[in-house]
Amino acid sequence: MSVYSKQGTSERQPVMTAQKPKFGPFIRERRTAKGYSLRRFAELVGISPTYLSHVEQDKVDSPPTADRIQKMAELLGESADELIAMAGRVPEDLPKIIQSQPEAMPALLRAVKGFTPEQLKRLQDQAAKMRKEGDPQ
Amino acid sequence: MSVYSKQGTSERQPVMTAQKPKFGPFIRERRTAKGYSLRRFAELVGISPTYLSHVEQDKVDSPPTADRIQKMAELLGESADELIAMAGRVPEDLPKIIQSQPEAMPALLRAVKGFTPEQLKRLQDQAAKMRKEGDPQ
DNA sequence: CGGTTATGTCCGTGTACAGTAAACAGGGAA
DNA sequence: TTCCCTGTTTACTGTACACGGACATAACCG
Repeated sequence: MSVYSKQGTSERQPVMTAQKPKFGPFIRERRTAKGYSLRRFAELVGISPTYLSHVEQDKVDSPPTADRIQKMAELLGESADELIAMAGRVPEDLPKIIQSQPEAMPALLRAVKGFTPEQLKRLQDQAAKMRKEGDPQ
Repeated sequence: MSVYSKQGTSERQPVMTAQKPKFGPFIRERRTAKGYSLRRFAELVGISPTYLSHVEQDKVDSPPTADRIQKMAELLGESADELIAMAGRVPEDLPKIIQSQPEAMPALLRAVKGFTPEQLKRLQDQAAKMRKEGDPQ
């Protein structure tokens, strides 16, 4: 580690082989349940069999990128957002949405930190209503 | 490019040297305005002078990570979220917030896509109110 | 004038991440 | 046995995000 790191680089996040309990084993379970062979599934997802094998064994430093996980989710009939979160990643469309309002979007997210799904749903409904009624001012 | 990429990897995002107009030049302008030398500023930020030089010239493939930009913002008296967005990144605390509710958070963000700062502010106020009043169910 | 110090820059190197390729071992079917 | 399909291991690749040393230039000081 370099001398430059003494400043602010402290919390690099733990570098676990897998972040929560198990993304890899879950994929393997769903894949086999669907009757896909490793090679076949890898081909459909657009990754190499080797890499898929590593991923399913949690032998990789970090899971695949969001777009690959998206593809997996579609093939397995699972929620893409769920799988992506399980892998410790963020859905690809969200960064653009956040960056479109660099101050207000982060502020909103911090304001809803810790909220329950029900609370979030109510806000989402509010948002839908605001959109439908046109921008009042 | 490998045979495996023919599937879904199409939109890899444009790979521009800098994403929008110019993050590097902006940093340089603010730094010199504050009277910091390149070496001094790099030291305070916790990066190498070399790297800072590259960054300010947009000579890097992609800008520094969010934590370094955060430090720069503090030293320059700029909004960290603003600078981070300008660099095409996402504030470090947001992924955790999103992943805490893998379905509801993305849904909320998509529901507010395209909203004005004013609209977002109203939702943020709603959120604050909900938090203060305790969870009504 | 010559030496020191401060400025920014160029070129090469290193490590982590996100994968690929080739070769391999084991189980069934013909 | 041979063939083929299963999954696995080892080694390699390219890009991102940095660091280090050497360098050119200009200013300052004696």
